[in-house]
Amino acid sequence: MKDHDAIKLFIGQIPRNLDEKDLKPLFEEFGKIYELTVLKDRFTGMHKGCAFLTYCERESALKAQSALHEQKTLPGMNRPIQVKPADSESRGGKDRKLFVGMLNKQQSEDDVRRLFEAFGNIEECTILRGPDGNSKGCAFVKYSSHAEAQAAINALHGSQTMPGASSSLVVKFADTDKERTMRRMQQMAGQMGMFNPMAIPFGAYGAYAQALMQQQAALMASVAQGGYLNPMAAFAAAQMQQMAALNMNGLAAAPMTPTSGGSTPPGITAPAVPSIPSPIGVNGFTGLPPQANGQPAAEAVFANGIHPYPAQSPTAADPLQQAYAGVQQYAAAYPAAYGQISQAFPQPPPMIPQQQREGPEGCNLFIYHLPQEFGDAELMQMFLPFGNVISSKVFVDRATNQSKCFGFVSFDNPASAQTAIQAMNGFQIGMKRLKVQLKRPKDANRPY
DNA sequence: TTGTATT
Repeated sequence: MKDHDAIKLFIGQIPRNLDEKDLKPLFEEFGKIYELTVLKDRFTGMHKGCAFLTYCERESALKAQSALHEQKTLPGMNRPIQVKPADSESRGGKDRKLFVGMLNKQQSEDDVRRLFEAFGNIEECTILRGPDGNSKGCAFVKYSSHAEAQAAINALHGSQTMPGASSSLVVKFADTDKERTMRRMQQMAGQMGMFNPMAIPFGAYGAYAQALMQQQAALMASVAQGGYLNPMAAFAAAQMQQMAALNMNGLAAAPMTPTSGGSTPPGITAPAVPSIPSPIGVNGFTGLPPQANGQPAAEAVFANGIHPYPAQSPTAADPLQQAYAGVQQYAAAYPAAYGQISQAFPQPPPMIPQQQREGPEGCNLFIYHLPQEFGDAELMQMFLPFGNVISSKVFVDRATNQSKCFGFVSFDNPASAQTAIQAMNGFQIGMKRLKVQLKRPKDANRPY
């Protein structure tokens, strides 16, 4: 039915309103199709905008790729169609590609080949080198078959210690890109101590976390001044701001410069308590439980049934103490923001897998000049105070996994989007100012 | 510098 060496193609940039039967004619002209599958979300069945295509003949795939890849743009798309071997094809080598570690940095490709050639046919052998051309002491070796690779592992792993290496030779199957990404994410999560505020100032991402706190604080205070936040949250905001202003030495850092495009920057010196407390929180939650007049949010910790630390007076003279109190309030504010204040114990917010991409017209924001470290989660975090974020997406370079420093946030209503623009457009982070605007609407004059 | 998505 199909060639033994047929190639499965990945098709990208497909309009979401096209299904298999719409696509078939387009691809059939290059040969008989063996299988064509539009990718759909496993739970929602939503069209993912891409597909897999296998022709009966290998030659057809090659023809389709050269004729179509990047060659034409399907209606409604901004970028040209993608037609290339699926990851599964190129990764087919995964089970025969080895990572070799703990080599001597003097060893060349030829040296490594000599070491590995006894176990099979080597298709590829590469020493990993730094920018200066020096060996990193490791290599990739790809055999023709899995069995050969396995034989090499059995014979060589741990078998000897190269001069100058700190431990014995490492020979293992190479990670896939996915495994590498996962590992990196896990490392990051570990370093940041996810949702552990005390870890923030000391982690590798301290500077970023601090910027995030500054934003949150400024936002909350700014919104509170508009009367949309309850006094408790406003107070927490002021605390957070004080805390964010502390650098790691506990010294007061330079004043931050929150700006909200065009409108008055929130000048926050004292707790910004709105004159008319509103029962409506920014996320539509009704805020913390009723509190006695302006008691610090540390009370919320008690309301949550947990009070791991003695309550700190927010007026404590020691700035570190204030920071500490601020942290508690920060921590306390979060369950509230997720509407879980009534729970006896705090629970992680139920993270519903993101599937929704776009909101209605006028609800989608384009954000540029994001910090390099921002991912989807941080982007969402940043815009959560303005409403229901139904989706956040930071664009990432697929080859390097680096953020492209822009992304999208979608709200479920246009008012939230406008509020977010007002507050966040021009917001300074480090040397950059965010650009926050409505996403350019998809080509209005769609052909039909 | 405008939704990149890999069964």
